Amino acid sequence: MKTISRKEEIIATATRLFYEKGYTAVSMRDIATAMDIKAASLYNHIKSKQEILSEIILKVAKEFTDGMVSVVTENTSAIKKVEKVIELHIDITVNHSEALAALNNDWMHLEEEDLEAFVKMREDYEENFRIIIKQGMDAGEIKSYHPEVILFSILSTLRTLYLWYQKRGKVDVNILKKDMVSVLIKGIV
Amino acid sequence: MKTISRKEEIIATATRLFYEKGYTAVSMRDIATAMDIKAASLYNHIKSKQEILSEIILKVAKEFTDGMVSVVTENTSAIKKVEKVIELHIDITVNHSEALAALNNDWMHLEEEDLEAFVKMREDYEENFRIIIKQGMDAGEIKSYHPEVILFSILSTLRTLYLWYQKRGKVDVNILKKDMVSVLIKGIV
DNA sequence: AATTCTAACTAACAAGCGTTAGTTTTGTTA
DNA sequence: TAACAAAACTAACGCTTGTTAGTTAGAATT
Repeated sequence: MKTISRKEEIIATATRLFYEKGYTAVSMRDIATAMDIKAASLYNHIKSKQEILSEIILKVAKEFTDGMVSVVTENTSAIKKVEKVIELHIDITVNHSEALAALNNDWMHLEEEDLEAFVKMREDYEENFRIIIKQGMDAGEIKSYHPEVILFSILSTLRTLYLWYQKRGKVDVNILKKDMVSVLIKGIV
Repeated sequence: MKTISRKEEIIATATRLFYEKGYTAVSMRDIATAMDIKAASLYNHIKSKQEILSEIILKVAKEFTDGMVSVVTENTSAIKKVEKVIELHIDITVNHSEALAALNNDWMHLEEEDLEAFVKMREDYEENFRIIIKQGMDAGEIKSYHPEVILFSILSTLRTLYLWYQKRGKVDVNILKKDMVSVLIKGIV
């Protein structure tokens, strides 16, 4: 039986508060108050505020990295790979929507090795996506626009999905995947 | 001859720092140091830190609102209007890329009337975009996916354009407009 | 030459920050 | 019931925060 530890409760609470106000605007006292304890008590379970941020961000970042690696090494068409990447983002968004706020907006407040690790993961991720798009252009599956425009059009939409997935009535995941794939790949006309 | 006032210099400096680290992570002493003066001297020119944030955000928000109103009242096809909206975003991004960081990430730190005004402008903007898309669906110009998926796919890309316009070698604005319109409207296949 | 304006300065404030040390309460196991 | 571990507590630390008050130096205007 997997019970959730006190540390995980702290991280969950912090994730929600960071989502609402951002890392620097949330104090340790804010997190403690939300849990009905005193700030000092948090330190029985975590090492520092920085550790909370790094656990939130790096855990999700690893999911992206692992997912992307498994997609990029598949032996399928580029378009199929793009579809898989879209589905990967939707799955992670559905499961960790609040953590994505910290990942998108507060990664620059990571320190030293954590910051370096994150930046590297992000660059590798983008590079893998770029490779997929170029593969698709070489194969004639994808139109030859400026690859960066395609890359960031799709990636921007996927990265900010967390902002409206929550409030728009949590539409069914499979319908969402189908529509997103259509809109992002086939356009709207 | 239009010289820039000391107040405008403060806002320009703050805009750059907010872009790099976010509103709450930048102190008045940070802003002052970047201008080679003391923090207290800033208050000869501005009322509060909050005033700086609100000037940065609301000025750009008004540009979006005005631009959208002028597009939505045009007597053209829905697709043409979507094109105009894309071009509007690109123009504003090119001219105010750093201010868009505050608008996107720090609007929740606005207070009272400023916060209310911003939220209202943002909702109205989205609603106008929604109307354009529905008009396009009714006229058979735009495919009948879930309108929200189309709305936020396009809007997400446009809203985060500021993040990569800067580092990707400032590609020519007209080429950027042409490619973005193609990718966002006609898709990538 | 006297006045006003602009824009900087020093010094300080009350409040909040992340964090540590040491102690007490609570619940479980021997 | 005694011992132990988990998790809370109080109190305080040094530092940073946004901001105010009062003053001064130099430039522009009268």
